[in-house]
Amino acid sequence: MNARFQTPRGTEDVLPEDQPRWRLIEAAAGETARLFGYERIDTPSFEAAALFEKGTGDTTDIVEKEMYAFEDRGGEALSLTPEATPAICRAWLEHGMASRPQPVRLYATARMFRYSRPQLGRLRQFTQFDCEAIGSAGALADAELIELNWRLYERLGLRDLEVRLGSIDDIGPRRAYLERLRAHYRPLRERLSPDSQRRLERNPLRLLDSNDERDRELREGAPAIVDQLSEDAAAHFAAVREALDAAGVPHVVDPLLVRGLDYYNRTVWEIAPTGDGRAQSSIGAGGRYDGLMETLGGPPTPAVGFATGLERIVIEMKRQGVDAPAPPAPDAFVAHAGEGAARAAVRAASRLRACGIAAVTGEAGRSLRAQLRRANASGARVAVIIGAEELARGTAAIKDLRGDGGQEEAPLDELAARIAGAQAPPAPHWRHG
RNA sequence: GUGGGCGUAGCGUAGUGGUUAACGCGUCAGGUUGUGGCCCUGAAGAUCGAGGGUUCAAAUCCCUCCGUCCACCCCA
Repeated sequence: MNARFQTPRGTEDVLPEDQPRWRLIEAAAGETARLFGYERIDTPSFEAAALFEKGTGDTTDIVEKEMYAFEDRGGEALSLTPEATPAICRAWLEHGMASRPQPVRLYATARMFRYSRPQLGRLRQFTQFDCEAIGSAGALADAELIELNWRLYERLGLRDLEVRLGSIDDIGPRRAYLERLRAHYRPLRERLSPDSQRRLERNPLRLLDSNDERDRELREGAPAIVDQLSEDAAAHFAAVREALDAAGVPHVVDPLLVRGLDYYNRTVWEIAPTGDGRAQSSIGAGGRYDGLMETLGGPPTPAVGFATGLERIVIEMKRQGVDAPAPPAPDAFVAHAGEGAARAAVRAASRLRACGIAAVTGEAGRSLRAQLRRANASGARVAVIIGAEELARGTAAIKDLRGDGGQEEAPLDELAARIAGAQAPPAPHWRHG
């Protein structure tokens, strides 16, 4: 078994038994997006590496140590997409979407790639549903995205989730705040955890949500950013909360909420199961990023968006016992035995399918009994049996697998009509032009 | 990137130094000269994650690697 291939570390196969959940989530995501007026966009699986170095921020962990960056054979510096937002902004710029009605509302469902140590709900290749409203500075846009994110989970039947909301102000005021924060901690530096000593200069916001006992004690008296917002950011934050109340989306303000990406300003949020202590339990998160478009060389353009991980949604659905409907079983199972019967079976199955009846054929060479066992296990409504006798008469036996197993004989060219019985006539799937 | 737990047929498990590694589910076949479900019988399927070491003897003890899970870090 050692020589066998396996999925690369941090990747997974989505097997047929998990597909119904995935399809349900994708459909729910698309439908929720539609209800809010978001249009789908697909961007490539790789982009110029510099897009993320600039956009995501070259001091973030994502860029510093998690990017699948490589040079292609022509020497282009590329990277597999670690997150969707910069890619969608790039598309907005590249296709002149500034001249579309603003804001431009876009969504995408795509694979993302980050080289990190795998854990439950954290893979190296994972799938995100991502929504962005580009070109709107208003608080209503923030609330709209949060509501969209929330309604998706609601639609999927997820319960016991919580919207945690915060604001990290605009760049200028935040700098001033960070200085005040550093001023609080500098005298205590020696007593901080080693991680936090590093964070002090680099990313002081992180000091506040550290889980280390030592850091928690020293947090006493540290200023919280949501309490010291600039006038504009405070008004914006209040307006977001008001709009959420109007929409009926419950939320709690989390003064310690911090997002890791450089480009966020003002509103940030995450949605996670209530009381789940797992580190990577948040299933969706987003924020406003008014400075990103400029960073990427575009005109100043306010924007807000979020991403949610499909793998994490699947985990949460399983945890909560939320199932998805299985795809319907085939309608008919065509069993056959004897010389020439295989040919008739292929033809019969083919005709049934042309009438919209899902038909599966039995394995040639297997006993009728084996084939009927298969038929039963497949969940098919009826078995069509073609043996030497039927073949000679140009007929087939139709056996009811749901009831007591009664059967009737029908001419081969009447099979579809007999089997269709009460079921609705098939819709045409295609049409010649 | 740091620290720790775990890794036995497709899946779930038993076996913790000593004969051909066991059981359940699943798969395949038979019990009906052409008829499913339940039941019965049988078969296939595992170099016990990989490599190395200790030992007369290793699934079992040790080391390395791989994978996975957990806690950090970070994040969807």
